[in-house]
Amino acid sequence: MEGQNSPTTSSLPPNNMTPPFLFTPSLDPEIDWISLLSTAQPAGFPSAENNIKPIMELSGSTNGVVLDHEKGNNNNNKDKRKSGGRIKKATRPRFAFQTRSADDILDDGYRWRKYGQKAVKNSVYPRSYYRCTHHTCNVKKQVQRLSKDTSIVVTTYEGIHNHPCEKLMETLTPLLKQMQFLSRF
DNA sequence: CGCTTTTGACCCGCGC
DNA sequence: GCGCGGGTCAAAAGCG
Repeated sequence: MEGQNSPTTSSLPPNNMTPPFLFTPSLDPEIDWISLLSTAQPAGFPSAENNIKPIMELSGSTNGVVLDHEKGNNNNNKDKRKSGGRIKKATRPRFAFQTRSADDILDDGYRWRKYGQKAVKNSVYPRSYYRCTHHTCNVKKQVQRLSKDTSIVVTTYEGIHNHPCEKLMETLTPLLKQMQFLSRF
């Protein structure tokens, strides 16, 4: 699937992505664009909608700590596979939340490439592993459907996007321009 | 034709 | 040390 399958279910509203720290239980038609467009923000944002709710903050870290020792960095290992450069105790920000959707993948505006799928214990559904396709961005996420409640999908984001969301920018640019224009009066 | 998904193998941490 | 469970790699297949 290239990118994102838009949720075909009519019950699913468009994801208005709000960083977890801005999460408000009530609906907020006013989106914090500044936070949204900032390049340093958590990878995943729970929507303020009912059917997307954060379940836990798995771990946090002082941002700015770039931890990319997994790709081409330590190739000097005698390891034959790159997985030797596994992240040890890297404290990357992780955030998990549940979505009630028929689709496993929700369109969060970023492009993801699937790189693995594993059957997990205590669940009849496999867990899928995705990675952000942006070159300099190694944000990952895993998606798993609950075997208990098959209508719920647990999405775990790991890392911070170091680039703006193209899709978002595409959508927002004309809006922002118009806002700028209007604010002059 | 380039990018994504699939899928089995590989790797590693952890508990016993 | 061994086995299990989970995370990742990478070749091949799939798709627009």
